[in-house]
Amino acid sequence: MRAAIPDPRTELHYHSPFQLLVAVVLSAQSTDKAVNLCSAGLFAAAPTPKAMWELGEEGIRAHIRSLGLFNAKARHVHALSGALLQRFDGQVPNSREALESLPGVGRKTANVVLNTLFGEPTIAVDTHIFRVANRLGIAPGKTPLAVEKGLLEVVPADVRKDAHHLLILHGRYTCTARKPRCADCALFSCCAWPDKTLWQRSPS
DNA sequence: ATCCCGAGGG
DNA sequence: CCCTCTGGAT
Repeated sequence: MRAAIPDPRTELHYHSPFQLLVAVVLSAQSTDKAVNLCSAGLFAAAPTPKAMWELGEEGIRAHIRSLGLFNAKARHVHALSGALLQRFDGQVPNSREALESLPGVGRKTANVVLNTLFGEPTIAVDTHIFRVANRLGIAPGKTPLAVEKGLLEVVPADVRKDAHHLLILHGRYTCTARKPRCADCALFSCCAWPDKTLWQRSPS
């Protein structure tokens, strides 16, 4: 068993493009840690699209019960594996249109795959980036798509790949949803968030 | 607009 | 207890 591919652009564990795609689908409204916990067993049982399809929706569900939305995710991952076999020769497609045609894959997931797997300078706007971009004021928007367009204008293409994951890490560990650690924030002085001073002091 | 939906944190 | 976690389909 190989170790997980070290990748500064995601904290999800995977050993192939297919496994990354599945891991990202599983990560909806769930923490990476929770996904890695159950994906280990899932990928051991079904490392390829063919094996995943044969494992079946029920078999997949058994591995991911600890995740939220596990019912819909099991259905998506199973149908997704079938679609890869039937329409893409078992390979993960490298175009946005093809990716978004897959069950359980929307714009956000497609952006993550395009960036992480194929090196495209996309920015996937998830819950973290949506919050951080609005608070900082660098790309305010009422929808994820609006924020994405704003970020594409503001962030130069050559640093976008890194910016994507750095923004997520900032949102996860510093600019958290409920109790932001503004006192420890390196971006405090350039942050436009009106409420930023409310939590200047860390709880010790 | 609403549903799906478990685990961890505060 | 309530909120949040790298959303997508209906």
